[in-house]
This record gives sequence, C-alpha cells and structure tokens, in this order.
Amino acid sequence: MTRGKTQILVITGPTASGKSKLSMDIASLYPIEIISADSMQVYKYMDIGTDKPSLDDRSKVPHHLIDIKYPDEPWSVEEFQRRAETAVKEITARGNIPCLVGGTGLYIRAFLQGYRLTGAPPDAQFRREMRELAAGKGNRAVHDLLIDRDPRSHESLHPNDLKRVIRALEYFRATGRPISSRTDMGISERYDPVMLGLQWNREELYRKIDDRVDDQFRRGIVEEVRKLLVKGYSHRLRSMQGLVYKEVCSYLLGLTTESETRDLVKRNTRRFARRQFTWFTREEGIIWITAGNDRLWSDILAEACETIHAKGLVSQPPGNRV
RNA sequence: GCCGCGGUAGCUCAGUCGGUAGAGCAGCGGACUGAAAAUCCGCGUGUCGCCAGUUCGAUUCUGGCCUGCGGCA
Repeated sequence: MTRGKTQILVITGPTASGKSKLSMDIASLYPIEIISADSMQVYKYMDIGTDKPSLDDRSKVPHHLIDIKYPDEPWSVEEFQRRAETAVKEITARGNIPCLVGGTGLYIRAFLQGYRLTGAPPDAQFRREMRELAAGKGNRAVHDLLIDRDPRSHESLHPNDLKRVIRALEYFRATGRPISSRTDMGISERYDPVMLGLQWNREELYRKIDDRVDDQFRRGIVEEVRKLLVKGYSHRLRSMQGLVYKEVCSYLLGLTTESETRDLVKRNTRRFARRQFTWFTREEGIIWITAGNDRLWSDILAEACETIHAKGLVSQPPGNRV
C-alpha cells in the first residue's frame, strides 16, 4: 500500500508453468483484468503454438494485448510498454486490478522499471548496412565501430552478438549518446507490483512441456502453420521465427520429418524454459509459489490469493470469497 | 555349443604402439534495455563391462568371466 502508485499484480514463470490458469482462477475471485506479457500472443492466427487463452476464457475475463497484430506487422518492447500503460490506466479507471501475465521477462521488466526506450527507433536500412558489413568484413569489424562511440558496450558485448552490437550503434547514431549510459525511471516511482512466480522442479516441467507439445500437434499446429503460409505469411517473418512455428515451417518445407520436428520443438521449448529460469532468478521481488504434480492446484491458488491479500492488493481475504 | 565383432560421457562413437581419455548430439551455467518464443557467450559431466595376471604403472597387453549383435550349428 503506497499512495500515489498504481498497484498491479504480475504473474510470471516459465513456459507451461500454469500462468494463464492461475490468472483465470484469480479472476474468478477478484476483479482483475489480464494484460498479456507475451511476445507471441499479440499475433492473430497464431493460437495453438502460443497457447493463447481460449475465446471462452477471453469472454469471461477481459484480456489485453492479445490478437492485436497481424503476423507481418511490426511489434516491439516499446509498443508493448506504451500499450500496457494505456491498458493499466483504463483498467484502474474501471476500478479493476491490472494483472500482467506472461513469460516474456523483458516486457515485464521494461514495463515495471520504466525503460526509456524513446529516441532511437529501429532503422531497417542501417541494420541492413551493418549486416552487410559484418558479412563482408566479419563481426569484429562492426564491433570495433563501438570503440570510440560506446566503449562500455564495446567491452560488454561479444562481437558475435551482432543484434546487440548493431543496436548499440544504431542508438548512438540516433541520439549521439551511448546506449550504455541510458537511465531508467525506476520501479519505485511508478508502480507497486505484487509479483507472483510459479516455480517448478525442472524435470517435472520438462515433462509437462513434452506433453504440451504433443498436445499442440494433436490440436493441429501443422494445419495452423500451413494456413499462415497459405495466407502469404513468409516463414522468414519474425513472428514465424517463434518457437514451434519455426520448426513446423521447416517441416512444411520438407526439411525435417514429423517426428524430428516434434522432438526439435520439445528440445527448443525446454531450452527456452531454461533461459527463462536464468532470467527470472535474477529478477528481484518475485514471490515464488511452488507448483508441481504432487501439489493440489487449490493449494497453489489459495497461496496466491493469500499473498495478494497480505500484500494489500485486495481487501477481502480469499476465504470470504470462495 | 562354436566362430567373429563389440562393451569408453545421457546417446552415437573416436582414441591411447602401456603414463587414468575426446568429438558430435543431448545436457548444464551465464548474458540480455525498440527482434526477447529472438540473439549471444561459456562448461566434459567418465568405476574406459567385471575379476585376475604381467608391469614402476593397465582403459590400452594376456587369461577368465559377464553381456550385446551377427554367423554356423
């Protein structure tokens, strides 16, 4: 309870950990609206592969930032930030509690910490030039351009991390200042978040991921991707580089067999979950709730509700509501 | 039962003319500020089938045993 700051609930955790389910169940007890913090669920027509909440769930509880872009439209952290802020304002104006739900750690962090992302928009032309330079003279040549513009980034970025190296150059070019010198607004000035994270034993989560992938194939992920390609969305689009889509595209292009594809998706999804673990362990302020097959879902839900009550996000204790 | 080939990392295998071993894949750790389901960096995790013999020293050579595969019966 801090005056002047907007209270928000955040539910995060690795892929397949049950974030959506938890948010839906909380929504049945408290007046929350869900803001998806997921880089892939923004795209229309990409449903099965992103495990998008069902239309039924979306009709019961307002969901924001889902299906807001066509797969070939530009989308970025910056736009997420802007749109999420707007959504938060609208939700609080309605007297509801905004609830950020998702596994895209960068989005959540950028939002809560108030990353200042204005002033250096992406420059496709420049990026292309730099890529060509790298292809011709090597990654190191591009990396070395940082030496006198942004020595700090030159040191902290690996030459092969072209994406970030180019971004640092792009930022300098647009602002005249090194990207490493930017400052953020800081979490304390803006929001008062209660962050819940679903924590899983890794092996158990991996098994859950495998099951989910099998389920995605059963539900027709291959058809979904085929339709996207038929609609004219190229397999080279950024949206089509996401997990599952990438692998199924190469299957449809005849590069892999179905069982290879399925195994690849499982492996890559597990790796993704591992990267999420790395990211979230560094994230401060997450209250971890242990989940797992040997724990009753009702206990997990109860713990989540008690926590948000204890943190003052809701005045009614969970018991009185259920 | 006999003959042949094999048993080395989670998997597939390489290797040591005797000085306790290394590739690929899998796995693990990390980074991450307008692409983040993206991108990038780093790391061998080992009873060399078991027992004995020879040897200063055996995963390597010898013998026996166990076991897998193929062939002949």
